[in-house]
Amino acid sequence: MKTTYERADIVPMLAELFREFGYEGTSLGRITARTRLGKGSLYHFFPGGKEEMAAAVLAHVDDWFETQVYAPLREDDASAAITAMWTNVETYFRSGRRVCLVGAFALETTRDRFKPAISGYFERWIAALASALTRAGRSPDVARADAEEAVSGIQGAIVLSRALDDAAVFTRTVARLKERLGE
Amino acid sequence: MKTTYERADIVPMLAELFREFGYEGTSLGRITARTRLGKGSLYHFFPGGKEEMAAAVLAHVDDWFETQVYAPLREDDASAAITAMWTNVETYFRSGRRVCLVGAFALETTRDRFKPAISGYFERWIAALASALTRAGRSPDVARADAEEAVSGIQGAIVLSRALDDAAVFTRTVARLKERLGE
DNA sequence: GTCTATAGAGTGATAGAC
DNA sequence: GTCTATCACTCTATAGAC
Repeated sequence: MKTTYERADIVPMLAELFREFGYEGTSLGRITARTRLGKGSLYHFFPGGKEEMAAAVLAHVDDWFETQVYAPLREDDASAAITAMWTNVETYFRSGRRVCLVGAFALETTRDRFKPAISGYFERWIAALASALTRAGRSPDVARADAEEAVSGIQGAIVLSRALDDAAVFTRTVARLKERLGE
Repeated sequence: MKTTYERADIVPMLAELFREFGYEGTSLGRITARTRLGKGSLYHFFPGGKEEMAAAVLAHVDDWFETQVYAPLREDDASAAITAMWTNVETYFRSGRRVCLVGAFALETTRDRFKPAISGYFERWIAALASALTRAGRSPDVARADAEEAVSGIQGAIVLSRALDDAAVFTRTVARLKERLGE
């Protein structure tokens, strides 16, 4: 069994916490309870405290999407990358049962604190998807509009399926968006 | 100048606070500062404390949508009511600069506390819009799917326009949704 | 006197920083 | 673990309308 940790081991646990409770709702008490790490260890890894933890989590999420979604959309075969994106979205957000951390932060006051990370995540998603759609034959303008619609639609599907506590809403909405992009 | 207040005077101020800071982020300290009311007054009007304040705010929001949006959608001329809905949505959410309180609560942990109010708000919105779309000539199934898409799309537009800090994203998305419903 | 609205000191618990 | 600040909340006291 592992006895020492590094930042990389802690960040995924922090990510799940911030997703569940938001920035304000994630207390150090909850963090120590979930990670079973003392406050000393936490401040050793994140001298900037809670804000640095959230920043690390945002960077971690961004990195995952960058490698798993954005880079393929920009570089790989367009239609294969788009198909892979929809598969990733369905599993990553667990059919809407898992909140989008970046979207949730965007609705909180903490948006202002993390503005570049939040806007960058969505801007690069839209740009990467628009790139794939352009390569698939759309005009740049149409590609950009369709990409924005898809990314926006995913966020709406998460909110609504959580509000209605119904994963089918997410799956149905994503299927509709996917079909519209793939026509 | 008015020196005494009643619940109805306070609820709109509370609504703006919960919208800005979420449930967890809205502290009594912030409430007393913003409302300029002592804790005594607050607990006089809301003996159940913060939870009762949030419940009152949700009821107030629900009431506004019920009279301004849902009832017309169910009872008035279908296409006029749909047009009015889009106008209301654009102004109420201030082109995406104002968060949807119910959507924000749906993403927080507090969703579980207010589940009936949150799901009811969206369920009745979708049902009312589906009713208008059915009267406008769609089949019930198509009307329901289109209504769900519109309501979900509005939530996504709010998240994305806040994330990108760009009201144009909201206006553009809503225009697209509107066009799709009105075809 | 009674009722309603007010203020705010004071409670234990817990927050985040270190 | 220790620190101070702040949390949600309780309680006592009081002002003014009737």
